[in-house]
Amino acid sequence: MRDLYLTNTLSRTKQLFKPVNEGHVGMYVCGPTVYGDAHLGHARPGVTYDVLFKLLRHLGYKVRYVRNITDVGHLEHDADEGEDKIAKKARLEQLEPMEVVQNCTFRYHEAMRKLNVAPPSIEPRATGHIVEQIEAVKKIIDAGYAYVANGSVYFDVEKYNKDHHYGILSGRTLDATLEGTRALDGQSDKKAPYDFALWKKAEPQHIMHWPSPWSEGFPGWHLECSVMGEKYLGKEFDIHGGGMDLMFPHHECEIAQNVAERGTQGVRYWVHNNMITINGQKMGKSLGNFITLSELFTGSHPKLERAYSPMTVRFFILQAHYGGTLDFSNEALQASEKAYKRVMQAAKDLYAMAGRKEPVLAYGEMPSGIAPDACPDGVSAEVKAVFDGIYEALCDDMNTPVALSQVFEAVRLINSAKAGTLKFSKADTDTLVQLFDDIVFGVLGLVDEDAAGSDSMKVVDGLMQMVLEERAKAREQKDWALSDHIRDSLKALGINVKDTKDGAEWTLE
RNA sequence: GGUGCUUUGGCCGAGUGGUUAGGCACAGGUCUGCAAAACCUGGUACAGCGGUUCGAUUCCGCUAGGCACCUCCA
Repeated sequence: MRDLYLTNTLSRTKQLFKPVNEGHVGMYVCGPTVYGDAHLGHARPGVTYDVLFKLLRHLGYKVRYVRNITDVGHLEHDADEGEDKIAKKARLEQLEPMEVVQNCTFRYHEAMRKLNVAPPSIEPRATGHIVEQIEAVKKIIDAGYAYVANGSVYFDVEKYNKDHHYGILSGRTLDATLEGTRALDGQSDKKAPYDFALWKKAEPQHIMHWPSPWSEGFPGWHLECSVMGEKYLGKEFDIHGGGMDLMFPHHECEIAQNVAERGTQGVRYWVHNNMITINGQKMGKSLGNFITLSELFTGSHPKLERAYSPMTVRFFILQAHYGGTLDFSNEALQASEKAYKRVMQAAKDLYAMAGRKEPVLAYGEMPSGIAPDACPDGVSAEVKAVFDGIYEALCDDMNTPVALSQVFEAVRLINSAKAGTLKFSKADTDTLVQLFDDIVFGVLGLVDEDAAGSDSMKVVDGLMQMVLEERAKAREQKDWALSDHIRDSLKALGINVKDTKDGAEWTLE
């Protein structure tokens, strides 16, 4: 099995990945809080951890991937005065909170599906784990790291910090945390401003609440991830992912809860994806500068010059390393779109050379190939360089941009072979096909949006054959007027015709 | 204010102590009825100022700009 290196936020360095249980990986990723439409920002972790999930499987691990849905406990502002995001949305729209949750979850899934982000193994919801959360709170109280105040339960950060290091993940000290914490408004039940809620007593007007030993109330936001991670992946699991903005306080609190409740930090490797920016600024719901995924796919947003397809968006995300910010612009998206189409065209040509059809994977279906430890024998130096380069890049902290640069090298080779300036051996073709199967369509999760898989596309395909045959006849008779008329008419419909030495080809714009 | 990150050619975006990232855009050439595509060729980018070094875009320091987290956010 190939070695995989990941940047662990705990150490801020790239580390060799070694799972707790050989051959198995447990991965937990913070999913969305379902109170609004999924936006471009959500696509980043979606795609990033989808690639990690697929890469781990391709390397030969059996992976259990848990990505939660937060449907309660996530407050606006801070824990004392804020309103639950979902409850607020429900109040504003006069809906049952679960209607908001259902609707937003459905739309989130739809967006992820379009991006070919595979569903996780388990997608637990906070409201489905109230019992477990209450048990966890009891254990933390028993361990002496939480206190009850006026029906609510708070985590005693100062006490915890005496025995452990609160700030181990985000790299801060409690003093530094204190300095940055807002002054109390005098209303709080908390002993210290940095204490966070494990259980909150519900105000009378609060519409989401459950019985507990302390009050009729609801769980604190940070608790769900600790509890669901432990329930489905065990006391100690391999990878925890999420957005950089969740590192503090959310993930820091998770670690503290884990230590207090089960005596272990619980997570071996913390992986954080960076933010998507717009004009250099973070794209976020609270900043109101976000573009939803459905707006992106339909082009209905003032910042969008036009629509961008899901695969364009996926490609755009893959062209940057997950650890860096990625700036949105129409120009960048358009560059990604052209680059993506170029790869897909080369793929078509490659599979044609191999006498095969492109793989059309059903949604969520994984490539079955397991990464070989070495490049197959008998291939040319160029193909070997591409093969090795791609695996090296992906195993080096999921360096998708470098992997893609190698894919473009493959594209160049394929085009050269098609143009006749380069000869592929059978081993070359087979190895490239394997790379496209396993990596381009597999791990990187690209899908050919123009693939002739559907019935209607088959009809179009047949029609186009007919039209192009007629045009070929016209060209034989040097009837350029008719030939160009057909091409121009098709162009107006969004169909590009190219004349190659092997006859005409067509692509959808 | 605290902490951390960042500044790469027209744009996006990798990476490295001395050798081509890649994509998009652009220019020239080949091919083609034309077009498109493809192929070939082209641009000495690494914020500024110092330091370390035989040699720095890459290490160190300072200056300037930008960003993130410290309150909810993927």
